[in-house]
Amino acid sequence: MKERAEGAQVRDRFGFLLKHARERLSAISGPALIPTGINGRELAVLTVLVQGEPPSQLEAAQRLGIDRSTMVTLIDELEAKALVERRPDGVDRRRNIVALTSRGRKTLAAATEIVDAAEREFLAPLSAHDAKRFREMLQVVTFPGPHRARPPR
Amino acid sequence: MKERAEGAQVRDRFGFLLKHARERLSAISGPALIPTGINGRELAVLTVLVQGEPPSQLEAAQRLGIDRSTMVTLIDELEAKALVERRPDGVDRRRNIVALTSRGRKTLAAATEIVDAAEREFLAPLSAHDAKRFREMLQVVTFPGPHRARPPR
DNA sequence: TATTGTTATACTCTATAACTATA
DNA sequence: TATAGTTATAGAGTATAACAATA
Repeated sequence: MKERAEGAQVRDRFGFLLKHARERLSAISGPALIPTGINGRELAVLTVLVQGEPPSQLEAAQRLGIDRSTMVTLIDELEAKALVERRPDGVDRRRNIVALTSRGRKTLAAATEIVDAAEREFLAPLSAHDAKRFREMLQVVTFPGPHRARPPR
Repeated sequence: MKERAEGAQVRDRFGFLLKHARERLSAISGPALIPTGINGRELAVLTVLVQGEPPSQLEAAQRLGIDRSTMVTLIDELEAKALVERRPDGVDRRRNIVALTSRGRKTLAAATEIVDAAEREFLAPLSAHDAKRFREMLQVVTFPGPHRARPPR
């Protein structure tokens, strides 16, 4: 008889699973994004720039959950690729409003399609129903809050 | 009427969700692990060292999906804390077998309990049944393929 | 005084390439 | 020749602290 009950296996750990899940997703989407000239991080920035009102750099950073100093470099890169523009806010001159150029909008559209397809491939081992459940559950454990789940009335 | 159909929101992206899920988990487990003197990465190493046969550094690295050069530093740290020992393999003198010290076993046991509790807190927004399904789905998307969902008899 | 963008800096995690000692 | 461990190095990705301009 082989030894048994060795305690937690590393493959059961969420820390391990989340790390490798991210690696698998980026192994799929990374190469697929190359023709667009942007990576997944830059796509995330473009994505938040068109959600609601065009944000300042600080607001964009907050939407992504990163520091404002990190956003500086990201915007620098995207501006160097002519995908976004910094426009001084007319009302508060400390702020830069960041907006997509027309080239930025085209790149966003193309990259969005590619990442949608990459996510479908990532989720391929699950049925359509399970994939939907999985996304919902991942959202709720990532951002638990009074929103969804069950509000303690 | 407000603008509609703006395309993918960043909060729906798996890349974004997986990143922040990992951040939430480590915000819970990181501080909780401090009293043990190790972090989650080191716990993962201790965990693979007691799975099956005591591995060489290379085997341990393969079990974790990291490079053997990265494992060197990890083992250095754990050895400096007297939690593991390098023992030259009697048969193949190129290899180091890495084994836990008794202090390493105690630390592993304590840290495992702490991380189990952290995972329960991480999963608290889900019912017990959903938490189980979530883990299974995360495993299958992370390591798809001809997988044994149950150990072969 | 407080906030925004910026810069300088540093830290974590990781990989690649080259070296050494064995095989 | 090939492999295991090691070392040196580099590259993402990120944050913190301090500064200038502006509020």
